[in-house]
Amino acid sequence: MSISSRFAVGIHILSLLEINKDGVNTSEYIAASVSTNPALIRKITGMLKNAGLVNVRPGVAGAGLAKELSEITLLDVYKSVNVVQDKELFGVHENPNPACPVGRNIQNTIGPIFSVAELALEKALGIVTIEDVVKDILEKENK
Amino acid sequence: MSISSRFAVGIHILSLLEINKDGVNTSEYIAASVSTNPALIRKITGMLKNAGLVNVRPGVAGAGLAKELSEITLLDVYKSVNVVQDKELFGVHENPNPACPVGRNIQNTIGPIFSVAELALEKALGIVTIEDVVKDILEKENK
DNA sequence: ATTACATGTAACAATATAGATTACAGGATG
DNA sequence: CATCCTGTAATCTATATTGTTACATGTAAT
Repeated sequence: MSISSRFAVGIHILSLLEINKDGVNTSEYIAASVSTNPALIRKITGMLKNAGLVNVRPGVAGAGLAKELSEITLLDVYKSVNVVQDKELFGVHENPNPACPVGRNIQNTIGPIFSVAELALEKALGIVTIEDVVKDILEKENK
Repeated sequence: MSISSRFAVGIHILSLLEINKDGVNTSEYIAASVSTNPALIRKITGMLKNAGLVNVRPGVAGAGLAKELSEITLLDVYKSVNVVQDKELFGVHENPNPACPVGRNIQNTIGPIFSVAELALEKALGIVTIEDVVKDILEKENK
């Protein structure tokens, strides 16, 4: 099991919008960089738009960033592309036996624990911005 | 997307082995508490056994804990049940375009970032033990 | 030894989700 | 109005999870 690559693709898209900001970033162009099809790019770009991260309009070729590079964290992207429903990173079995002391309490016991772990993950993602990603890419390019 | 409930079921099993340590914990009995079928329980119990967390023998009814309660962390369980391959919590798109500055660097750039986030998650799981879980269950019972 | 019962494991179906692909309606611009 | 692009839905394939059944293997008691 892995978290959907929509998250990684979202980061890819935003980085590309910055690095190719002087070009026209059509879904076809982006798809060629990601190595997928334009429809998927339009879908993900739409999610990023709903989150206020990119500007893109029906009928008009090209997308662009809607916020400063340094103001977009990976957590923003993560939340945008709906790879994990809120508080549902960890799956929990349904209908444990209410006649058993463990069965009737397990969900309420592990729920908060899972939340803490999930928040730790999100905190780590919240520290990194697209600016960091772009800088790292450009740094790797100049070697 | 959610991480397989095998993880939650594994925690359930270990907690039950402790709380019902004076009984005979057959796969059928455990399955009734979890509300699933015995075959799945035997599969997960087998994983926990491979990780050295439980004792269980072919032909002999009942399983038991192989380590002290306080020495089993949720991270141990998490690793045992193979819900996430190592370093693969986050899926990354394959074959990005090597002719594009972003495409040829994105994997190496986000890989380490994803690792940090994954380690943050694992660290949070490593802090909690089955003893903590059992105590919480019993505490909830006594209310 | 034979019987009874439990575990280990494989096979199969059912379900859910991701991703690829195709198609087309709707919007924008020259 | 002709063209191009985005938005979106439908379909298909592949994969993973979970449920279910079946059976070989192992253990212990009679």
